[in-house]
Amino acid sequence: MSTHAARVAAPTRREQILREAARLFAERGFHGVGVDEIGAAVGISGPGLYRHFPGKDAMLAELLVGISERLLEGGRRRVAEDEARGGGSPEALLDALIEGHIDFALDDRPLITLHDRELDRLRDTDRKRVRRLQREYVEVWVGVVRALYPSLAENRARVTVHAVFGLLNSTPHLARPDALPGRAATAGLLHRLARGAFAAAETA
Amino acid sequence: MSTHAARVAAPTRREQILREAARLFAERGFHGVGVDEIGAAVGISGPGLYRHFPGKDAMLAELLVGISERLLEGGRRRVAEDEARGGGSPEALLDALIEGHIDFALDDRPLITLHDRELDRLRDTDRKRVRRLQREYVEVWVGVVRALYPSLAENRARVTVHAVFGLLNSTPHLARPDALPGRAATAGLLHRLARGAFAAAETA
DNA sequence: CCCTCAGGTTAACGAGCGCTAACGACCCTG
DNA sequence: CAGGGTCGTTAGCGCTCGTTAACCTGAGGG
Repeated sequence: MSTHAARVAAPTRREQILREAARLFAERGFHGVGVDEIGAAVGISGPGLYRHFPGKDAMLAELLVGISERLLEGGRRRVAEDEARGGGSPEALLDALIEGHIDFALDDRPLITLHDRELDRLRDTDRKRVRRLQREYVEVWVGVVRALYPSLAENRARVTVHAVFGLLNSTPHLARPDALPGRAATAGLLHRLARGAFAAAETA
Repeated sequence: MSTHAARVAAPTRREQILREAARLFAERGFHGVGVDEIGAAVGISGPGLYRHFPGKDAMLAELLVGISERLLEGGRRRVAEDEARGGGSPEALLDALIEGHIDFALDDRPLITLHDRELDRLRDTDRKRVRRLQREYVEVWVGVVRALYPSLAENRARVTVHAVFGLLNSTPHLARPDALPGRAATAGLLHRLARGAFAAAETA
């Protein structure tokens, strides 16, 4: 019942648990991983996890809410930065959004995988919260895309943004991640693919 | 033990079960659906399913192997048809591949969802088989793409094909499928997006 | 008319798993 | 050097869920 919990210094154990849980959930699915496995992955075993989380669901919830918030926050930050620069370069802004999303997809593969795979394992309240965050993130993109391509209708822009997310999030699904041509090259390729898709969306 | 099983007339019950199981698995995940629910969805209840399938795993396996085989077969058929026509139009061939895949993504959403979401719930032998079919399907696309864009290196072509699959398979993940601008328009839009991505991949 | 067999039914078992209970060791502070 | 808070441990409960067992029914066929 101790209020004012989260002090300052990062509870290393919590983060360690979250990281391992994300990896395991992404590999074998939320229901396919037992709490004993998660515990074993961080050196403690079984119910010791309950000193840090109220339950298994809470770990997944924190992961999904966290990634959704970080994605949305990053998108909004880039839009704000563009506006601070005068806001006249939708091209550069779209590039910044793409780059940020690619960083996420390449550096936090497990989270990206969980993000659109295990969403409905959440309790209603958490699921709605994550969905709302995701929707707002999409709307940030839709706004930027329509600023760059004003002739693109809104619902088509939304479908396009969804499709580009699918494109950018495709690398975690790759069977052998080592078959990629290097991080920078992969990022550059994905970036060009995304821009190509957006450009093709305009030519109605 | 009755050999020469699958006669001619479709075993309606089996197909009915498979269809409902696909829908439920896609909605709530393989582990999130109980056999009682599947049975209830087809009017029988619980263990009556075991008159048609040796187990729950077998349903998923049949679904995933089936879709993988149909995708690969469709791709190979289109390549063969192109070769029969003289084989000089990689553009038209790529368009045919894209169109076939879009048909799948739009008409068999549950299967497409399962296809890259519940793969690792299969037993080793089934999973390897599905993975091999998926790999061969990718290679069909890679061959066509490289025929159209010879300057595109093989590993980059493979990443691009994967990314385009992610793009084309994005619609089932859409929260509200009714927000789509109509089937034909959606198919056309996705087609253009895919072509735009491929075109962007070439300009190394 | 019986026999078979496909296709159901309900009851129940057994394993897995999330979670709680009860307890212990360490560290810090007064 | 007590005493409490943190962070573990192991034992075990209770429930879910896939699967099996045993039984039933109705439709052909000889």
